[in-house]
Amino acid sequence: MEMDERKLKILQAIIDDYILTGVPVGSRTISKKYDMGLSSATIRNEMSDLEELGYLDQPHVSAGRIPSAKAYRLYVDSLMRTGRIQDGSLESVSRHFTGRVRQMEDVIDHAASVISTLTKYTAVVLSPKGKQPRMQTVQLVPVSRDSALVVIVTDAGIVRDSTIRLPGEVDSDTLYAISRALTEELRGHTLEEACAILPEMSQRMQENEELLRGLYGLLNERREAPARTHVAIGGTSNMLSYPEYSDVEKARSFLSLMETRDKLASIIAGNGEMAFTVRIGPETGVPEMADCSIVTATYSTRGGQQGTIGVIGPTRMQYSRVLSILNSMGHQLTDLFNGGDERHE
Amino acid sequence: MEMDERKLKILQAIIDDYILTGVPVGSRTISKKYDMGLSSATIRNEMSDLEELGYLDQPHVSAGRIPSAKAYRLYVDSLMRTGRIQDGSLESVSRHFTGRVRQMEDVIDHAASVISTLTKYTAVVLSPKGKQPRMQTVQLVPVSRDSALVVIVTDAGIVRDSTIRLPGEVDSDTLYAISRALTEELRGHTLEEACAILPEMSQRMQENEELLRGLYGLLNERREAPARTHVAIGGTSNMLSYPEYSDVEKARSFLSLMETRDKLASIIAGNGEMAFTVRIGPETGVPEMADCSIVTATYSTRGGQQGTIGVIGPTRMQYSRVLSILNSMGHQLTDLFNGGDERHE
DNA sequence: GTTAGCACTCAACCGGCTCGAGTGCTAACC
DNA sequence: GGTTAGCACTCGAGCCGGTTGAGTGCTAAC
Repeated sequence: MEMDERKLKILQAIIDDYILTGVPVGSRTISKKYDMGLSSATIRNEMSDLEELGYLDQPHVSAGRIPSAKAYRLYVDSLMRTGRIQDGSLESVSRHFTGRVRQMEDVIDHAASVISTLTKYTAVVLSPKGKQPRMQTVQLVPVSRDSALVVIVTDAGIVRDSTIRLPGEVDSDTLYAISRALTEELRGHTLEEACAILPEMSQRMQENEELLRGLYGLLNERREAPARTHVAIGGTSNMLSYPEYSDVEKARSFLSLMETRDKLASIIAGNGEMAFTVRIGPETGVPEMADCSIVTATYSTRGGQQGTIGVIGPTRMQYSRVLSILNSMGHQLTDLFNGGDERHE
Repeated sequence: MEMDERKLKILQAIIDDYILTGVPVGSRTISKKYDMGLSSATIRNEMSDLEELGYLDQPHVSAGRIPSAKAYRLYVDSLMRTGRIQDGSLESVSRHFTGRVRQMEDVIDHAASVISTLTKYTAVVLSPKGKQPRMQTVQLVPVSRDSALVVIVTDAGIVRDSTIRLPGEVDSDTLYAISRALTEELRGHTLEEACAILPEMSQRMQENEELLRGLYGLLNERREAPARTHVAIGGTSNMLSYPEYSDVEKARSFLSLMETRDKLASIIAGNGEMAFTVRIGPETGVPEMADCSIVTATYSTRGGQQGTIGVIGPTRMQYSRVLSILNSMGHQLTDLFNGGDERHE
């Protein structure tokens, strides 16, 4: 037995209906609601075939059928009608930030919130990550009598700053002089390389040796703890509206997964190759998400870094809608992060 | 009829038991578990009195009694035995950050996570907020050919930065010169005052007028959008473990409240006067939290700013435990933010 | 004032019942 | 041969009624 045109059509109807209602769908529903000019009996025969082929599951004998992960896979890969989403709220993301000081975190948080509102699922947005950024400017700014802020601007436009203790009092002009020297030496180098250059430099500049050693310590620490990706989450409560999560224990384990951002980030991040990924149920590789699907898209920033946008929902997700929303949001974020000359940390 | 010693003792036992189990407690339980040398019948009479006094509620005739908000209030105000908490995990907060670069957000996030783990409730930590910070240093750092990062260090040790566009190419030395002038003029002034000074300054410094105008725009924007308080949340999923939230709809509305950080922040913040506050059920003033209690404590930073730590749990919360945990955490955060010379944004 | 005893209440649980949606199979139909 | 009508069968959901047990309130005795 193999798939034919009609089986596909029926399968599609079943999936559409199940995505809409979340209730196992029966033969009569299909034959009536989606007029295919076939009686329920015929549909039944076809459904039985589809089950044998592994596209449908039956919770119990006297209930309707529900699509299997295999069915969703087929649906996403070939059956799905993808339409363009027309929704003003999406465009508003860029408008929301135009002409404002944009802190990367704010943008990401807002994006997650918008996506979750639009999709009614849970949205996760990861801050960009990618190839080692190269330093462009290093500057020391006096903070208090004996400490200074180290500001590092990289080619990706990303700014990292933190404070170091000064070995005694150092005046602002001296700090500036050191900054110039540092910028000259380190420009174009990665953090990695800078850690190699600094010790040699501190030998040369005897009088500031201690300060440079402090700086070295700082960079070294940074190198080991790679730029923590910011994880924005929106709409976790949305999941509780779906009957799939009417079981409190299930909901709890889902939520608690959402709280461990590191783990969540690694799940969402996946492989950075694909523009879009759709992982259905078991494909997620996460036991807690056995009946969730994860759809991701990417966006990119000036420095060639890539960020990820993800939507987590029940397997009976409105894939086409989610995909087009993610697509649109991906473009918007990319535009936003490439367009302005504002700082994006 | 009025309260006497014995009634108090019984009430305390009831509250203790209900906090522990979450199940309405009956007269027999009290007479057996907490040996008071009284029979269940006597307890019953007393309980009936306590109900009349408004300290106990009865879900239905044949169930036990549960403490009313009034009872919890009495409990918190006078009955509660507060003990010191001995838990290594609490001390570990400071250890966790000692010798590390501490970004204020990281500290707060971690604190929320620790508190929620220890208490098994939901923890919310707000970043410090308080009197207008005064500027200490203003410095421009070149970012790209035509943009610069503005770094402002305030007396609270807080650093704020964002980018402005430069009117044409400006070399690093010029930027430094302007920075010195800015620092000189603006040191000791608030953002508010700076906005008044800048226009006059830009008239004086003809050649950099445009740059200063850009800076003015930035500060003005900052002034209007006051420093967004960072809101760290931990352990939202904990709430689902309590039978109070076995109703999914209730859980959903709670979670969705947790997602609107602004609203949450304003609920938690409350009045900044008190070192501790305990709001029980209706006292929270939030309909969604009619059967939650909120306990808050404060911590403070160098600049005299105050932050808030809050725990949200069911009304039958382990108040004494929560209070001592919050107390301890408050001290730790205060120490952390006053002790080091690292930057705290 | 305290307690034992007893009647009463009521949620929770259990088992049986019906209802209805849905299936699978078979026989008739085109 | 594919399609359809018909029918027996299955099984979850919902309802009903009985039982159980925790707990109360009241009263009478201590």
